[in-house]
Amino acid sequence: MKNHLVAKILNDVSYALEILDVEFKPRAYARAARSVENLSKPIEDIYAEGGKKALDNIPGVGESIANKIEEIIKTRSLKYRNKLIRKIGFDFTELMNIEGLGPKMIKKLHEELGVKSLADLDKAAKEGRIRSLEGFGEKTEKKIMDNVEFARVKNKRVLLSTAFNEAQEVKKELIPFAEKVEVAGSIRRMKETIGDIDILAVAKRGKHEEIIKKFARLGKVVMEGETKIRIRLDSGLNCDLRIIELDSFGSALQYFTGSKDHSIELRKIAMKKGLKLSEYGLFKNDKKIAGRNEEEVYKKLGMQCVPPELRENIGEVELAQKNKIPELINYDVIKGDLQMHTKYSDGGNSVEEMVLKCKNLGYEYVGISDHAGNLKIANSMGAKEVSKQRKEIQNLNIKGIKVLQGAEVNILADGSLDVPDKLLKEFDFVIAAVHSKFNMARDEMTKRLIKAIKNPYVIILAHPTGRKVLRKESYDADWKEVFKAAKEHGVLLEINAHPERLDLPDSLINQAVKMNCALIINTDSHSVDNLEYMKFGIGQARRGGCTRKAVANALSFTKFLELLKK
DNA sequence: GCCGTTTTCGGCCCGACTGTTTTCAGTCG
Ligand SMILES: Nc1nc2c(ncn2[C@H]2C[C@H](O)[C@@H](COP(=O)(O)OP(=O)(O)OP(=O)(O)O)O2)c(=O)[nH]1
Ligand SMILES: [Mg+2]
Ligand SMILES: [Mg+2]
Ligand SMILES: [Zn+2]
Repeated sequence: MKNHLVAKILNDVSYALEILDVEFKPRAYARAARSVENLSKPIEDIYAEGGKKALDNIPGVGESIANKIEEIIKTRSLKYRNKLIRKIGFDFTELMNIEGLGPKMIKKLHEELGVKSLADLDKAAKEGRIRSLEGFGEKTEKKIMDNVEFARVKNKRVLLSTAFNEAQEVKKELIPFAEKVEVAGSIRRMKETIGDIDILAVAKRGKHEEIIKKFARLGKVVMEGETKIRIRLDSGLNCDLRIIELDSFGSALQYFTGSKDHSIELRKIAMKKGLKLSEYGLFKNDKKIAGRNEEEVYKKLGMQCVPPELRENIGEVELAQKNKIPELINYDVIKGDLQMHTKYSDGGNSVEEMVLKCKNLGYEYVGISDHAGNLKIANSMGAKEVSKQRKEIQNLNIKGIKVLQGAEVNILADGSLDVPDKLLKEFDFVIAAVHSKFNMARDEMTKRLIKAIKNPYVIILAHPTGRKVLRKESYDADWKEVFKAAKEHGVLLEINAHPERLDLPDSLINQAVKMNCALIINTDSHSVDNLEYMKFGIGQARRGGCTRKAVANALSFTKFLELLKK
């Protein structure tokens, strides 16, 4: 996937143009770079399928940038970028990563001190030469030294679950001092990876200073002002706290939830209506006309309130203006979890423990789906264990929840399953998934998946793309064809809710939703704790525009059983 | 360079924090 490379190069261009004091173009390139970075579909696929016109459809990408993206896809580099770097006289791109060091400072450091690299910068700072520059001082010099060190060990983005759970911890600490406190930013949008934690709070009367003090003790203070404070947590994750008054809470939540480009879009709409939108509220001639809650802000802008998971400025604003935002699946409508592993294969808990936890989560039914077949790494079950597990399930004495016995079966390279039909027919449902031989030509992989879909025992195609968040890219396949086959043969496409998978990813969920495919959200749990991952899967479903009726495990048990008959 | 229910030309989000500024530019959210 070349998205990151394309975004990086466009961002280099933006920075270069800013160093060269060009107006507005830097913004255009930065905007396009963000758009590309946020695509979850590989940009080379978009280009292969729709050519330059498809690139032009990416928000913030026009004719000129589309041409440049084409060049990057074909050659992995961009002549225009290199030309700009030659014009500036040195490759500044490694200096871009230093926090607090922007294009203007980089330019000045180069012109006055000949700084061309991180090493030069470090040396200049240590020799005390930076403080002598006009506009720079001792503190700037110290900050540069600190951040050069930090840039080397720079914390990257983390999994949604990691940040989500840490954010809950921080939130809990703040509750005693807060009238209101809400996790915002990319976590509220349920993005699959997170850069930092953003928290918005209204302090209880007279507790403004206390809440800031409390927050400061939760980590190392990086920056502190009247209304904003940032700490670095022990985990290395940054956490921003913004304090606001109650009557601005809604507009502030809108601002702090973002995304940046979604907010800019809203602010432009406000401008066109002769209004002004900021975190403090929506204003008409300095008079506040909305701000206490988000719904009000969107309403006064003449649109539906957009669910946080859709706020990426990829068309949702227009939908909201036309009153066409879909009724997204809610977080509380899931009635069963159909992929989980127990000690029978590679899970850590017993069947009983898993079922009990599912009952506590309020589910009506649950499917145990240990690995079956020859897959050695996952300690797969053979026929004997399958029958033993079946009896154990039958003898479970847990009231109020129905338990199905399923199996997760490996799809072999030729698309056949790793378990003979004789055994497959013993299960209440069969999950098929690829766990080996990922490197396959697109056509072959498509055929392989479709053959598995056509197997009459298969009910669910699990983690369909095989990607691992931050670790492994999806294998290549013609997803449109795969989805078409799934629909035709009554196979449910899984939204794997495990935070390391989130597979299908949001953009493919959207594609499946548009094709009217049936989906199912499963946690793929390997322990009772993992069963809590369901919310992350629902979050991705919502990001993909998924409604309740498209999701099989939002159905009652009777309705769900009908699906299994197919 | 992008973009269009007032525009195909003429705009481009708005505000907090920092440092060294005596009035603001740079950087970031
Ligand atoms: N209006 C406006 N809002 C911004 C801007 N930059 C950031 N924000 C808002 C929207 C963001 O969601 C929110 C938090 O900023 P972050 O840098 O933490 O971004 P976000 O959480 O979206 O993504 P992340 O996963 O942290 O990289 O602040 C900006 O330039 N203008
Ligand atoms: Mg953030
Ligand atoms: Mg932030
Ligand atoms: Zn699996």
